[in-house]
Amino acid sequence: MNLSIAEENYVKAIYKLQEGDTAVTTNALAYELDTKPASVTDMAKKLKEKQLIDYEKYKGITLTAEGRKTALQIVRRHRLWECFLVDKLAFSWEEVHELAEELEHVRSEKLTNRLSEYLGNPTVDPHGDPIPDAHGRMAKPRPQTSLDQANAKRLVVTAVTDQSVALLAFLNAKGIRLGTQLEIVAHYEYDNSIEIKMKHAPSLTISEQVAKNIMVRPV
Amino acid sequence: MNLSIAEENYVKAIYKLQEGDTAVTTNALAYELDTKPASVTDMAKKLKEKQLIDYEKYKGITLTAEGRKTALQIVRRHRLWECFLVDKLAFSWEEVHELAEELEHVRSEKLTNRLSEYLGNPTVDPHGDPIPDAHGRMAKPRPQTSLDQANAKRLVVTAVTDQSVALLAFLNAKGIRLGTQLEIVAHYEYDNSIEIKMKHAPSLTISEQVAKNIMVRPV
DNA sequence: AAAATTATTTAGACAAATCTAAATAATTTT
DNA sequence: AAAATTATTTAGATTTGTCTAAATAATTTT
Ligand SMILES: [Mn+2]
Ligand SMILES: [Mn+2]
Ligand SMILES: [Mn+2]
Ligand SMILES: [Mn+2]
Repeated sequence: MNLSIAEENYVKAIYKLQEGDTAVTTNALAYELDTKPASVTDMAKKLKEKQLIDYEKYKGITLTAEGRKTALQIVRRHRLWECFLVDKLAFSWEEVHELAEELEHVRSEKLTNRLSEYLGNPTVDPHGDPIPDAHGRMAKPRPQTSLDQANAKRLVVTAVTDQSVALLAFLNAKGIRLGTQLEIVAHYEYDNSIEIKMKHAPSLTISEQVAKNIMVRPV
Repeated sequence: MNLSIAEENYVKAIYKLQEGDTAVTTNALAYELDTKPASVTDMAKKLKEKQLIDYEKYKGITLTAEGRKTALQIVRRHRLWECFLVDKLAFSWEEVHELAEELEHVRSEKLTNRLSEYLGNPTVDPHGDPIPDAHGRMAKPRPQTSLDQANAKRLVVTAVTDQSVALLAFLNAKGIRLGTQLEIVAHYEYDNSIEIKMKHAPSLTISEQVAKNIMVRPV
């Protein structure tokens, strides 16, 4: 199956939006891909033809087993390139998504596997997302909660769910990265902001919106 | 100037075919890009519009200063990725061209420059071709001749001009690579074949066709 | 200098990926 | 259960990059 870059981007986006087995809607996919619903309908017909998705008019889209396999390969390449850029070329975590968005389309299993090996077969990318292995299997992520819901006091940052440049840059500015250890000092009921304390730094207060997008686990 | 992948491939091919200031013909370019002359004519109009080439009907194609600059950037990316694949991911020199053909289209100066730095700012690629620097300047290659025209006896291999998988695989099989030192043992006038001797190996005889595509310089 | 050949361009078509505007289906509100 | 709203699809265009077949220009042969 030889897919175009556009087709690969659709398959990946469907994978991302398809939580469990809920069908992905035309509008949601159009929004995710920054395109128009009419374009999504056109592409849905093509991807159905190629047996990568199940699709019936007005019923939404789900990946077939084949489509899921394809999506996992693309996600694997994307996340490995992100690791490469951060670990080897010293890019910052907010810079790599855009570049990986292009690098992920170089389809070569040999390249992908060599890259993985070169990086030490990493299991998570710079944003804490798991990397599928060559067979599409992902390590089950260790249990984690968003910082606003954490009840343990001493925590370690394991992932970031909103990966916008804006949030990542904010976290950089505050010295918060993957692996950062912190303690919850206080919850403020007024706006659900949270005061946290990291080693060797004064405590700081972050908004609920930020806290919701930081995943943590008890240390 | 935002170029498509197709446009980049054209610009690079024109650069490759344009020796000195001879205009590139429609047919030659079509052959190089494995497409049809009619398609080349269409694209020539577009690239002229974008001021990357000079082009008049029936008069052939030459790059403008802007076009040459663009071409050098693409060549730089291509050759740096080839170095990466060989030096870091242990690919063989005959495998990398095809992959670099895709990787070269990821346009990011920051990525390109970081990659170059990471590789130790190499000045030649795995085939002995010079790599333009960030300003498009290439180290003037040290004087070299093809093996069939060499007169010195003790030589070192500096580049390969035909970079087909077939020739590169042949050279692998015979243990000939960049930096290999060899002596010319004999020229056979019958078919212009050449007998060479490398250290720690019995001498071997190579055809004129092979010799023509190996560049050497006195050791 | 004609005639023949080769090179190049033009005309018209097609597939991929997208769009807008209009039509239709599904869902929600009243 | 109508009416109103929202979601989705269809119809018809557009752009990019390509093609084939026919026309024209340039070059070579006779
Ligand atoms: Mn992408
Ligand atoms: Mn990521
Ligand atoms: Mn290319
Ligand atoms: Mn090369």
